[in-house]
Amino acid sequence: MELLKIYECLCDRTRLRLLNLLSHGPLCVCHFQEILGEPQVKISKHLAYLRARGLVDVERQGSWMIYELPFKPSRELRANLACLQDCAAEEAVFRRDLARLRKVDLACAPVAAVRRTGARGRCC
Amino acid sequence: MELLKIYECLCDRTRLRLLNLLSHGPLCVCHFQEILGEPQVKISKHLAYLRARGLVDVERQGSWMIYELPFKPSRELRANLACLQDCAAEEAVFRRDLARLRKVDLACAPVAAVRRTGARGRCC
DNA sequence: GATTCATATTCCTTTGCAGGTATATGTTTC
DNA sequence: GAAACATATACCTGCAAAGGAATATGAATC
Repeated sequence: MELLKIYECLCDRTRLRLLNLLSHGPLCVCHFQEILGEPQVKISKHLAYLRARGLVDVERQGSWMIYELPFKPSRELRANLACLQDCAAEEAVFRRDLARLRKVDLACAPVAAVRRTGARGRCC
Repeated sequence: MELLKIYECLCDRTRLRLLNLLSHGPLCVCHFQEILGEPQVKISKHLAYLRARGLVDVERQGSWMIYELPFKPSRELRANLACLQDCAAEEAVFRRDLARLRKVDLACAPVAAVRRTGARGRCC
């Protein structure tokens, strides 16, 4: 994966927040909405942007779309995501997002479980 | 330093090349021109961009402007520059630039020496 | 099968560069 | 101090991409 493409994905605040969250596991769109507090279109378009460039994968689960980091990320991507995670720990926005992530994970069935069991219901 | 600002600086190929070179020591503008083979305006404007955001420092030495990485980079900047250097080693453009850098360093008096001794003359 | 839910896509407007040309500024040299 | 050199700035054009509103798609539910 070309290095420049990675940085192009990282140079937007919303996308940084999305990737920061995804570093902790797969998530569906409504979770992102809930956590970021941003309109659905915005989230959806940035996820499409990331997807088009191979930074995230998607899998449909019923009517939910579950996004996650690639299973086998390239060396460059891995290095940069590690770097991001390291640096994000120092900035309030990202820490707040992670705090909200924990709450959501308690409220909703974690995506991983949904996948395994196929359990559904309303999301957020 | 805000993480997003760093990535905004990294999301352009020319700036990546400049920073890659600067990771190996200070350089003046004409060296960048020589190595990148890009017009002076382009180089100069990208250096100004980086400077305005604190990614590089400048020092005038006679009629030359010597650019270098900040003496005390922030934690985030340090991490990302390390990551860049690591990843850049895998991509041809960056390796070619470094090869040319070595030649320029032999041909011109290295910038560091110029600074110490004040030795001058024509540059490139 | 109509409705609701979850998400994506289209269309539009605005904005931030990127790149080029021309010109300005500051420095050295003769 | 005029000319040559090194670099920066102003101005213009084009384009990608961000954000919002409206709409489309596709799945689940009743």
